[in-house]
Amino acid sequence: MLDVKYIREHPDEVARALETRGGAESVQQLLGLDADRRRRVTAVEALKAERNKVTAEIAQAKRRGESPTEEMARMRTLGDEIKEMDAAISGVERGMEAILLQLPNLPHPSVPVGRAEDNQEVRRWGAPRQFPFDPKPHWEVGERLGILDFERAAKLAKSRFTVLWGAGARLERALAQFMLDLHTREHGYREVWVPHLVNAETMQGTGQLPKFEDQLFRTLEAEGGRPLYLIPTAEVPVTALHAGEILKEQELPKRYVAFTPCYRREAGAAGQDTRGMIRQHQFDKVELVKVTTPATSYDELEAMVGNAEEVLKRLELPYRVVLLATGDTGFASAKTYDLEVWLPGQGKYREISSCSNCEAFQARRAEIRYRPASGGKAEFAHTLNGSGLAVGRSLIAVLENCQEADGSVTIPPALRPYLDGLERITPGS
RNA sequence: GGAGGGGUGGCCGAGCGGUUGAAGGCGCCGGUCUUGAAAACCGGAAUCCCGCAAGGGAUCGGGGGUUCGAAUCCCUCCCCCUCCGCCA
Repeated sequence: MLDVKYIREHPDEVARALETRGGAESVQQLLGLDADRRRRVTAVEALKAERNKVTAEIAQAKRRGESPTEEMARMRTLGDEIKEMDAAISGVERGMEAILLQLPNLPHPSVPVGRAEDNQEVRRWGAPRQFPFDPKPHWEVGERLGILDFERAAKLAKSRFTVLWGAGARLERALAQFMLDLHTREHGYREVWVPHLVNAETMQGTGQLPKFEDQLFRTLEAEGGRPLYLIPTAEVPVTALHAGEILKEQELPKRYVAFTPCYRREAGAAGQDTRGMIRQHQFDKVELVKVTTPATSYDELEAMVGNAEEVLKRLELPYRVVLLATGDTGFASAKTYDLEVWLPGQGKYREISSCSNCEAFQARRAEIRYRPASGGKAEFAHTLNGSGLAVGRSLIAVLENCQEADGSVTIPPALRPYLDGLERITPGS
């Protein structure tokens, strides 16, 4: 959520910044409501001041044993008037809120303006392996090994689900544990285990609601009409851990890592990545989340990208880092780097991580603040999140990059300790 | 699911119709003392909104109501705790 005060003071700048992000057209409407609201607030507060004054006088009079019935009657009508005006103000505020919740974050000045084709490649690591044979897509590799089973997954649920058998299931688990160990032991993150079902307020805090409800799985309504939603990423519950809290600057930055499944409707993705397990309704992810001060958040973003890159380096998987342009950057983010891993079966780089600095956008929605060490007033924190990494896509990357001519897959050495030293997946393993 | 108790400032906790934005404690900031620190003592500090300012308004889980006036009374919703039942 953006700061209304900031929009009021920099309307042109905000409208311009939102041009490639959407929502620029509602800035004027918002400012109109804002002006209306302030006019009404000023008026009603004058009446409230009057009521408070007279009420105190009535209290005095009562203490003297008098009964100022005239004043009391006057205050009764004044009270009704105030109630009406307050209701009108609430209406205006709801209108403002509705707009504010739909406005995306403002991009950082370093972000290229434009659409996806304006994304900038920042760096590459590792050279795609030269195959003496035609590398297969992961679904062929996996099905031949008997570790990926899309048919049975569709039988159990529907399309866009996968069953992992034997070494495939173990590989998924090994990848997750390898990543968790790396981030907790070497990168200074604290592991946290969180609910996979969260309420609407939590979803609103990180920006999933109200705008992206169609992307979420919602459970049947609980009593009182308060549904729970399956998390589309651990970013949601982990960022919200400190919702409504005032942290001490001394305890920042908070660095958390969580391993959770992620559930996504993938509405609107019909026809995209229908084969294989690139785009699933359910996938595992190791997620990194940071809560920092504004002064350090961009250093922390660079560090987080480096932490995610380290996973790929140790797995010896070639990748590139891409700085997303304004139009491709997510709703809540001010600046996002994607990590794209090389998939030889598809002959292209595919997203395997996305690291974002949301600045105060989520903190404002979820009321995550910190008290400066100097003891001043509480400020909104900055929140960051990044995949470190998407586990399912990591498994895909291993299958495609490490496949051999005979159909087996060589396990990257960094992963072998997590698989009892297993070096190779062969059919039937 | 049944019965009961409770949600107050950064935290703990008093208040149960009118000088209460809210006692007290802890923690925090500044000072005195000290070579330094601790202790002790003194002082300071809630958040948001409107306003150029002076100043004003709102906020005691959320919403609604009663009243001239609500943290205090009533209704409703949410959440937490205790005991019982059920259960991985």
